[in-house]
Amino acid sequence: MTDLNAPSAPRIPPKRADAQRNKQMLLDVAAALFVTSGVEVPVREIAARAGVGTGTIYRHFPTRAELIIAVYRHQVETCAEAGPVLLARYVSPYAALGEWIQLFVDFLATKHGLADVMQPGDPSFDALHRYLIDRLVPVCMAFLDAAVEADEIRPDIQAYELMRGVGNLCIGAGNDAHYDARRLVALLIAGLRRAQADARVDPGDELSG
Amino acid sequence: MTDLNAPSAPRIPPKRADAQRNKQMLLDVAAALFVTSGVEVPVREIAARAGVGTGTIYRHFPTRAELIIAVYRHQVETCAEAGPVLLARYVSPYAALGEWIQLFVDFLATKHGLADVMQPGDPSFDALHRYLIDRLVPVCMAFLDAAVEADEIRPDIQAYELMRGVGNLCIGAGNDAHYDARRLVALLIAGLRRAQADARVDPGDELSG
DNA sequence: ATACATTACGGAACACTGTTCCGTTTGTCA
DNA sequence: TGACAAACGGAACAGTGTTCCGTAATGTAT
Repeated sequence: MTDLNAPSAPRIPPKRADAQRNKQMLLDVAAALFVTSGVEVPVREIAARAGVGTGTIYRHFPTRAELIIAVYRHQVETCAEAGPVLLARYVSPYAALGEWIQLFVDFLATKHGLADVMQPGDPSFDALHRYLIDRLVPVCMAFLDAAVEADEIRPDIQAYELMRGVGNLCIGAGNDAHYDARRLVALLIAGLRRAQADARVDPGDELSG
Repeated sequence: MTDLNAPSAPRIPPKRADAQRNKQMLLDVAAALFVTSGVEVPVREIAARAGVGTGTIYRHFPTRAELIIAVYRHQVETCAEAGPVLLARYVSPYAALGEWIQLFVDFLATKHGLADVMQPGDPSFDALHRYLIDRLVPVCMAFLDAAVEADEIRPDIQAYELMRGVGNLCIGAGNDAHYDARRLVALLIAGLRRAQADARVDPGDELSG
């Protein structure tokens, strides 16, 4: 035990004291501002509240997305780790999936604007999108596989697609008293059930007259 | 019949010829650019391609949202008018709703970035959000009321909420080959069905051990 | 046809983003 | 204490949407 740092990470320089202090300060200030002003709060404002220059923020977090990841990493990990636990606890994988998705929605919907930037396309936020997808899609896939195996849900839905859909439904939650992301996500999950008629029906069977 | 213009609108000045020409040119250029570059294409680029200055574009369309509305108004009207027709044609209001929602999704998902901007909150795009909501929510409500009346769907979903949910699911469609907005919307609509178990189940009934 | 008032135009300028760059300051270690 | 690498601050850059105003085009009255 000669190395008190990470056992295997190639972290050569232990960093300067002021740098560590500033990084932690930025994380704390960003977390607070994300709550009050959303994740789209200007970088300048985070820097100002932390009492540092804009250069400092970009030295520690090369892009806004990486700051967001750092702030929420712990909660995302918690959510991901809850997956196997829930799956083991329930008889019904479908019920377990519903429970887990609720955890995810509770996380996303309370982070103003986080869902908005969780989409691919914007190169600046690709790191954030990839992190969330890479971490959570495998967890979701375990639920889906088990539920399909148990013949509880239709087999034609991909974990990635479902996570993107749930993420999209969380966009704007909190800005709009008449929009309840949780209820819509519950609807989406309900639509997964097997033996559920498709929304689109052949008009030949249904037309009147 | 002394007035060849709009019969009741208070349109006092018939406008100058160059102004009319520029307005039409801007609509055409914007429609083309929205297809190739999405509705988030810079205002400067629309102006440049139309051969006008940025001032001109803002004189005709005080905000980007109003230009977008003008470009798509005809398609939105068509979609809205299709509602009552479909509702009358089908025996099942639920089947009619599914058909109509598909029309809406086909419209939204093929307009790069339009769904992204259909949310409330951004004051610059509030006009666009309100236009779509005001025009389409009443149509949707007719479907829902009829389907509830026919006991086909659960009664606890609002037309506004459903439209927002469908709109959200269309965000990013087209940027991502692995994301199919139509399939997810179909899932959401399937979740509307009555007698459908809620996604969330009381753990007391389901826990193993 | 010409003069002229009005309407509309063009693009520079403003305010606000995220991000980069570099001269200056600070912490660490000999 | 001195030297030097590490880290800092904030000006500067690039790209948005939007506003402003001097200039040009247009329609009309003469």
